Amino acid sequence: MTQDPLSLDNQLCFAIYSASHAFTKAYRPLLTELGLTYPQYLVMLVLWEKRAASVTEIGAALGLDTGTLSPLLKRLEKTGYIRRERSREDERQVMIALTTPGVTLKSRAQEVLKTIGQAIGCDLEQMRVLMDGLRRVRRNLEEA
Amino acid sequence: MTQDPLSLDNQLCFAIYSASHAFTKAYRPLLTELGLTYPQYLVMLVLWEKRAASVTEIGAALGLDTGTLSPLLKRLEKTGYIRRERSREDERQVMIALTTPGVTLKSRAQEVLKTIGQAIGCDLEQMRVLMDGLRRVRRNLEEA
DNA sequence: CACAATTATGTTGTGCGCAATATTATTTTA
DNA sequence: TAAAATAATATTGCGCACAACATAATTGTG
Repeated sequence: MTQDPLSLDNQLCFAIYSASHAFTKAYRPLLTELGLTYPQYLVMLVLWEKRAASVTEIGAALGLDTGTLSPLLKRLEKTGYIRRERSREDERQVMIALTTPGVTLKSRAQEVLKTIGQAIGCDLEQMRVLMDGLRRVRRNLEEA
Repeated sequence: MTQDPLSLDNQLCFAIYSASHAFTKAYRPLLTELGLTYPQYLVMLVLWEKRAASVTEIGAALGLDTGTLSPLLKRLEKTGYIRRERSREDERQVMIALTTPGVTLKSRAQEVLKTIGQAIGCDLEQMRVLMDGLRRVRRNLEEA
């Protein structure tokens, strides 16, 4: 490759940046079918695990703030997959819960995942190595 | 971990998505110092290698389309790091060239890279494995 | 050479993503 | 308990990111 440390080819950040874009592009047509964008799909992943969560909990799980989540959740509500209602115990919190269509959607998402899994074309061991490395990089960057 | 294949923890896409965000967050304060955003920094990386390039060439290098680049390049021009001028030979093309401040900026970017390199905290072999894996995933997703 | 196809860039509209700020509810503390 | 501090969510503004469409220049073809 190139010897210049600033060369695009030598940047881990760009390898990650472009792989991330490649993922959202691969997901887009499949998720459009379900009426979801990629970040909305991530929110649904959280809710399929937890069934219900506050805005802050979703934000903590995904690393997103309210400036991103607040309008996104309103769009998800309009689509009909979630309900937003203020908690009775703590009126500051807005609890996000799946609707019946939101719960039902999970099985179709499993099909999407299967399609993407084939497209990635990695064996499980390679994926494990990749994910471990990415998590370490992320943790180090967040601590620094 | 969890057994559910749809669990957030099991998603390679999310590991990449969140690592990508971690990178831009780590870069942000350093790049703000230089008057750049992270995508603008990527454009500068291309130009520091090529000295000058058409909008299409930059887009091909970074995987970005004109809807993203056109306004971004105008902002970079306003900052003073690049010049935009229509090519004489082919009036359709807009050639992007570094200004003197744009060229000079490279040495400060090398300092930023050094800081980030320390924050990542990976040895060269780990980085190589990661980048190879990411490029393979990207290529497979783009081909599918 | 005329005219259709292609190429390069720009514009518009929608949806993130985040900093900064605002608002309201709860908790702490004087 | 009143006031200060904190916590949860919302809003605004700016900058990507991309699909869809528009415009102008060049190339290819009859």
